[in-house]
Amino acid sequence: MAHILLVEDDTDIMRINQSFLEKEGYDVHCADSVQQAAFLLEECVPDLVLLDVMLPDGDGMDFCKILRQKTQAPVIFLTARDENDDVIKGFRSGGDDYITKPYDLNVLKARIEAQLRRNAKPEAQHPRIELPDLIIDLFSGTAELDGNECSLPQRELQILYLLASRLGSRISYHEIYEKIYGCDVEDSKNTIRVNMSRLKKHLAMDDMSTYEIASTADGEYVLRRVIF
Amino acid sequence: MAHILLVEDDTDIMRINQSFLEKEGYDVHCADSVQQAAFLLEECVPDLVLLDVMLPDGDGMDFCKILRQKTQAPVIFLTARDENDDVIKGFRSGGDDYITKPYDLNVLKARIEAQLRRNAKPEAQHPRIELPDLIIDLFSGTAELDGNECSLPQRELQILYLLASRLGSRISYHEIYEKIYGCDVEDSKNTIRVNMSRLKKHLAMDDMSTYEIASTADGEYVLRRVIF
DNA sequence: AAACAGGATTACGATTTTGTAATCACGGAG
DNA sequence: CTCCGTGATTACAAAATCGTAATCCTGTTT
Repeated sequence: MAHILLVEDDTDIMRINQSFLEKEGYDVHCADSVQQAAFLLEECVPDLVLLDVMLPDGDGMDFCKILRQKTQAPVIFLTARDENDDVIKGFRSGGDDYITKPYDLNVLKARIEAQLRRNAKPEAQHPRIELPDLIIDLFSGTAELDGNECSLPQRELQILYLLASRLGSRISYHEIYEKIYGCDVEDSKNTIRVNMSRLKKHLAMDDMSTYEIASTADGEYVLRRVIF
Repeated sequence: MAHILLVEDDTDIMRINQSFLEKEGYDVHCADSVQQAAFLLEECVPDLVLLDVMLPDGDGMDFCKILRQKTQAPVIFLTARDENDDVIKGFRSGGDDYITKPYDLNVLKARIEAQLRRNAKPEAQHPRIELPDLIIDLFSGTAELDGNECSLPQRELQILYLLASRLGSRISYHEIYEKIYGCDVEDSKNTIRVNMSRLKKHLAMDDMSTYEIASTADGEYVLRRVIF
């Protein structure tokens, strides 16, 4: 369940909010000062922060800036001050919403849900190259050729990645080696050749495949889409 | 040096172009028909194609479409037909430039250079996560923390990548396992724990680091930026 | 034909990777 | 203080990775 960090120095308000939010199923951690809030931040990483602006030992907006260094969790300011300048200052300091007291608990709930929803991580898509019938995924270390997925060792994956990022253009083993090992060396040729061979075997790349790796006379390779 | 595929059925024009381009340092391959051009395409991958429109056994524009399946190399049409409709048709079929005969050889050269220049691959930047003092490179399989680069084994890199892509948010070992192995399993907890430990050791992550991996009571992990 | 050259593949073994299991560390309960 | 539970670390061994070197293959030259 979502963790909420509630920073509020008025004991009554804190109690009311805490019990309401816990009833709603949230995991609530309370602090009544900037210092205590900073301490709790070390204990538990919140998914959202409810932050009173005026606190005994400091300004909530200053705390907001500190907090932003640690987490991107949305911050909702709760305060009695409704001057436009205050609101603007709140957003400037990194806040995501601003609620003025007194407020309805169900409105609070709705705003919390909205923030959590909007902040929901867009399923981080892995970096990959997608060509027709060939997908290369650097995160999982796999390649899928003509529907057959297989996991590749690092070197082979690197080579395939380089070839695919230059589909239809030549690339020298010299350059491949440089890109993978950072520097060139005496017999890079053999090393690349061997791994190239392993790659083809792993991918089960044969005459039936929609891609082929061709090599030119002067030590260059090309990944090509085969047309029949 | 750049390879140019020259497709031209007029022998004289072909000769002139070929010798001129070779003098300019290009590696020129000639074909006098669609069929021969298709054959040469199997032999050598060009960096650029000079294509006559009217050929004895077919239309250059049709060949252009076939060619596009194999390579993204720029295509320059060479033709005596200067009707607007022809020009448009040329570009529609995937051409990158259109030169009408007769033309000046130096103009041809300039246009070739322009195409090759524009087609120059923007140095493909590797997929990476860059945070202040922490860089994760999936291609090279390395991570750099506070200036110290080290190569990480796949599992550790995957974990770090997931943590970093959610900097400051909790992620359960359960979810990490799912993301890496595709499915969850009985004792995913131990496996993740061990690799997490190895990761910290590899990164030399200690009290001095600007990042820390914290673990909560209920099997969740967080990558956090440490503020002093 | 034989010799040769150079790319492709295979063989080999040192090293690395990695899941499992054992051990350690430590805070809380009894 | 001891026992226990849980998380962190370490130990271990099976398996995978990967560079080097040997071998195979194929087309060309002598």
